[in-house]
Amino acid sequence: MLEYNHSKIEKKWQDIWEKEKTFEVLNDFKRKKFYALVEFPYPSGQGLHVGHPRSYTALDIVARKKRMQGFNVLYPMGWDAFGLPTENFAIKNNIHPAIVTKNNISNFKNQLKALGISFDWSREIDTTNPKYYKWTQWIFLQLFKKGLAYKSESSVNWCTSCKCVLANEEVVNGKCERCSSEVIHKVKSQWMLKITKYAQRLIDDLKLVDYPEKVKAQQINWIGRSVGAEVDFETNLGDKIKIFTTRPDTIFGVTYLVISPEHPLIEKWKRNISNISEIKKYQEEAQKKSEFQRTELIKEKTGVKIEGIYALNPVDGNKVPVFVSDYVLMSYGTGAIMAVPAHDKRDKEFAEKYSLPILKVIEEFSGKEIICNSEFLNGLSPQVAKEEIINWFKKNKKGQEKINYKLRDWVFSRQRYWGEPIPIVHCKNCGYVPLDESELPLTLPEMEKFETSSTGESPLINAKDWVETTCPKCGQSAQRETDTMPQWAGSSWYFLRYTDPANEKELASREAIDYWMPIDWYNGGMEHTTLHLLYSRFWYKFLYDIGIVPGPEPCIKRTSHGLILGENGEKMSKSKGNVVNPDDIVRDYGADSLRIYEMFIGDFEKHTPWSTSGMRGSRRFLERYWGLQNILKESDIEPNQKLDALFHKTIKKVSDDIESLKFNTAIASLMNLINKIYDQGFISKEHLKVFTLLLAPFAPHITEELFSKCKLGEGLVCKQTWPIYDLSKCVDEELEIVLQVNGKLKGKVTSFRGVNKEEILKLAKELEGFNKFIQGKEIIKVVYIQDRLLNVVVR
RNA sequence: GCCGCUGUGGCGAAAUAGGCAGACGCACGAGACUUAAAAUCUCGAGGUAGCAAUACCGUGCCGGUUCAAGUCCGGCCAGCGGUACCA
Repeated sequence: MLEYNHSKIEKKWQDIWEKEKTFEVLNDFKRKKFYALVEFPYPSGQGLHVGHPRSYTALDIVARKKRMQGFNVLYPMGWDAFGLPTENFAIKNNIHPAIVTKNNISNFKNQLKALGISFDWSREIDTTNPKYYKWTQWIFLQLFKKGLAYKSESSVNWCTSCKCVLANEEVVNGKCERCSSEVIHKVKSQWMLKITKYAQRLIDDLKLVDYPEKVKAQQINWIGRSVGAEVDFETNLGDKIKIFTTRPDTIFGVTYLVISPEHPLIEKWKRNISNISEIKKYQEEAQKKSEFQRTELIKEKTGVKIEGIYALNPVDGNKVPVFVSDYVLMSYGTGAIMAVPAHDKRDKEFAEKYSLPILKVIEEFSGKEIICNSEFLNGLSPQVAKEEIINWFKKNKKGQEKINYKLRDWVFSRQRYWGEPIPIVHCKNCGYVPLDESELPLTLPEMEKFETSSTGESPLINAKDWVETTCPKCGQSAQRETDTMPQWAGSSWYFLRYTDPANEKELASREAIDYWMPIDWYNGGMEHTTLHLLYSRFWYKFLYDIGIVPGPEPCIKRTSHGLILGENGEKMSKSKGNVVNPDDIVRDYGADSLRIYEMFIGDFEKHTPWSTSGMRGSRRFLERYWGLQNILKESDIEPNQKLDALFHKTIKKVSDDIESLKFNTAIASLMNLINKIYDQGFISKEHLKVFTLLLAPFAPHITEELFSKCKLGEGLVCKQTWPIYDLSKCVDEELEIVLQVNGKLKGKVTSFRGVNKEEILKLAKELEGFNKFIQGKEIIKVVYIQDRLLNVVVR
């Protein structure tokens, strides 16, 4: 027998699959379909990380198994190639980003091919290809036409290192999600997408999909729905202060109001405020605080009382003072709150610092909370009081019920070169004018320098010939929008393009979309939960609303793989020197061993450290599989009933486990089976075929080789039919029954299926080792679980 | 603070639906083969006590339900992740 030469074998079969177009999908819309998807990578200069194959192999196993089960499987791959690292590399090395992208893609693609993942490369997409981003721009135009894309000047997050704005979702702990640099606030005019219009639906429709609880919870948390009321407080100047509260039932406990430093009423009132200079000073200080300072520092409450202004509590007419404080944010609710220091931690802190009265309006009464000091609400539970007071507001026209969301509109422009141009023209007469769809794609201008200016302008502003254009509406001279789209744009709809990647008339044909969508199984990282996953759900709902896609959700089932950490248990990073390069592993152990290892390493969804000796163990398993050809019995032999039953059990186990993400136990059951085969000392051709088919999705190359070498069947393994188990053969006739006394294990007895309680009890009593525990004792109860366990309860 | 997840050998982890805790693998130990080593094969192994049969203890902690609890219920603790002056 030849030695197991993984390099030779793997190259051989990869070439055959490529030559024979084994994994190319046909648009046969009559067959049952299965759409398996993994998040397409950003083709970075570093190349593939060992974490990538974990996700890709998992769904490759699913895809390969589904094909063997007769499904028409779409398992595509592409490149999310716009983005900052490429642009920064291009600037530093003075190469065009398109060239950097091309090189990186070519490297990634070779690495992926060496892993033997069954992607249909004929459907490869690249978000930086104008033929692709034409449709990203097209979707933007549809959003614009429906009023969901708009330009607005507001305070936005600004990364001081990337020199560009960030979406709310891209700020992590006050720092840039990508480069961890400081994020500050800047007032800038930006393109925004009205994701807030979809807030409720993004929550509600989570009921329709099979996502991990963790993902659903994070999205719901991020959207941050809260139910309360908006209430108007009259002031001595006649203007009303509109506040938002989730606890309108505590309104009798209000002792002051707080408005945010950016609140527009301050400007309106400036002549009537006696301490206006002090207020102005406070406003300036608040403005200077960075995102980091606002979130990271231990904050002592600060604020200034607005002198000359007071408000009236709508329920009792009491005068209440008004403060300015930066613990109230302009960007949430109405930018003003009613303070109830007795029942709110933050209000209490503030009240204590400024010696403001604290009035209790909830007391405990026999373990339950009831309202007190609140006139007509007294004695009610907070729940009921809430309803009562809202009715009162409505009747007296003082306020109403209100639902607020923490989710904010998506800041959609970036001051960078390497992104999709926004297809909008600025015209002095007509305002923001969209390009005609026939003008798409609006391609990036060729440029030599891509540096961002320190003033925060996009590099595109220097492409004078490109910027200067005419207004599509009035024909007068006008300028193009110079900001580009964020990296999240291209990935918000890419899964639709895979269904029909070469279509030049539509983003994909309706027929292809209807057939392939929604995605049956989508695996990706947890870090995209409130970014890509939320954005793409939003876009998909929009496309549903304008009749492009057939349903409200892009994917039925979402799973998330855990990270592969360094051997020392820490996250892999160059600086820690614990990075494992997949190329080295493929070279030394083979792609099949790497695939087996990464699937066997532990619970798919959990983080787990890399282990080189574990890697060797996986290789050892494949060598044992390879060695089965040494004990192959060509002629028909007596089937061992026990081993045959184990084969059927293993088929069931592997089939079920692949569906439920338990690749580790699927492999464990195959290891167990191979151990039992070696115990028997030989394997029949039929059994070797079944074993090969079961192992094939996990280790596709070695199984093809053995299949052809041992002539186990015609054609390729990946084109065979998935083995079917016979449930009646999964059972052993002979079985072990556990014997317990008072619930403790005291022995075992071998018997036959279907034996009854009395027979087992008789057998048990004949066993000296068991009988001594019940002899001379009173038997209170005998519990018997058919074919499993006997428990004798004695006193 | 709030939300979510996770706590099981030296390590990665298994355990349908309450029914033998630790499958499978790694590392380890002993043996076989070898001049020797590596590789491979065989055997062993949760802890404590014991030569041993065996006994007792054991799934983060405390309590409960049950003939029987890693699994169910109540109360905690720890770690990880998300989120946060969000009113």
